[in-house]
Amino acid sequence: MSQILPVEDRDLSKTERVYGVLRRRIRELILPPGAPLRKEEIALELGVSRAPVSDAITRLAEEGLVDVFPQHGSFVAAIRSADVREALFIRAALETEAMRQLALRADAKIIRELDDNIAAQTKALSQGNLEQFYDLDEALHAMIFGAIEKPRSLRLLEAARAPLDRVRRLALPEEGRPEQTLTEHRSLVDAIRSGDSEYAASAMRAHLSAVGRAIETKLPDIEAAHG
Amino acid sequence: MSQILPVEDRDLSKTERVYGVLRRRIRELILPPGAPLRKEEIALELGVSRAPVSDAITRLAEEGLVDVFPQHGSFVAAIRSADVREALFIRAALETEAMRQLALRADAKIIRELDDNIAAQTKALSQGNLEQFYDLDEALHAMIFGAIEKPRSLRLLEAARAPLDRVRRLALPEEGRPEQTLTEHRSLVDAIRSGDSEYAASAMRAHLSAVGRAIETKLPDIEAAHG
DNA sequence: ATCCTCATATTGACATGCTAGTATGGACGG
DNA sequence: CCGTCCATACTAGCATGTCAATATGAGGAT
Repeated sequence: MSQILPVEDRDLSKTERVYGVLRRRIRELILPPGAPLRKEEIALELGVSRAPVSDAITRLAEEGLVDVFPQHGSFVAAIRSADVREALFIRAALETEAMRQLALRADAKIIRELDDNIAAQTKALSQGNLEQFYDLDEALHAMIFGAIEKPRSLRLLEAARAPLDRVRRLALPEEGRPEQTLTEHRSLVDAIRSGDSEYAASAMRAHLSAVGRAIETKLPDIEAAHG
Repeated sequence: MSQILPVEDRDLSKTERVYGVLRRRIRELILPPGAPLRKEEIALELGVSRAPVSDAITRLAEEGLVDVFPQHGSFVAAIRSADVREALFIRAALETEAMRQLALRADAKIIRELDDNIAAQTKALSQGNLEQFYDLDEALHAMIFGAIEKPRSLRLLEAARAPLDRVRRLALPEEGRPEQTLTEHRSLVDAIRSGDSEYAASAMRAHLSAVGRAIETKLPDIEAAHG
């Protein structure tokens, strides 16, 4: 078969490729909550056998993005309030602790990269490019974990972000929320620069509390929409 | 084949059964760091095919307990300082945040269960039953996540504990460390009882800092032992 | 109309065969 | 004696076949 693949996917295993494709579709709601995942169909579409599709779905199930009912079917997980809140809990736990460590060891190089990211966020937002803004948002948070060399934690963070992304995409952002987010991001970098770990941790806590409040306003609608 | 299985494993999938067996052997160092995991052999021993063994090993690899070298073999992961420190980082992040929440909502029933656990720890330690003491230790930490209803976080915690367990088992406990641990556990429960979330978080931070110091004294030996 | 019964279709879990990539050790050249 | 090359053995990843469990819907009984 040996189909042509995008360069970035060249040396990925088929399982990882399938995982990436499905995960993106779920996060972006192309596959909405409740949608059935037919292995045979997915395998055919992506040009692989059922085995890597099963492996990918197992992994998504472990992350909570897919519900598997043995001998019945696999479905995109519903957006449950409890799951969303726990995802935010995990984010808060990991990211405040990360800030605590980063503030104590941030060097000039890292600070510069963070500042560059903030500049790019500012530009993206002024141009009204929300998709790029959110990508930079994710990159900023990832840079924090890169700086303190906690790759496994970064992976857990990414898993925790997925449920939150789905909520964000289900409702339009509140008026002025992206601007407020940018302000909070600036505060995060300033807090890292200060070298005060308590202050850095509280800046992240404040940021995620704001994220939590924004999400809580959306949850009732979502719950109502599909039980 | 239909072999007789322990009751507790009755309704588990074969993958989960294999996962549990391998995980326990790795944590308890029955399978030491570097040991090869021969799928065929394991499959034969446990009376299953290679498929569930492969799935179980994939899962262990995601937790960092196994290193997989494609087309070469799968081996019990070496105990790397960076991994151990990150595991403790994750524990600190999740458990301090959990304490923060639990202090705000702990009711009498939960407090009673925690007190019962402490009593059992005291008894186990006075009898010199260290294995039971460590089981109760793990149960205490698990109860915290049960109380705040964060099942996914509990799972992450359990994954984070495994590398730390391996370190603990590789070296005898320092003189008096178990007694000190019990004292810290008492402080944790007292902190929860106080209802002060900052105090509760700092009690957990203090406990895990002590765990960290105990582990750091052992790491050099371990590093030296097997690169 | 409502509740069973049961044939059917569909699925996940598992078994097993195949392919291609990698380390290893021995033969060979220096 | 030492380094290089290559045949070999072994592996993970993948493909595919099988099976048992479940939902579904038609048909019959109450």
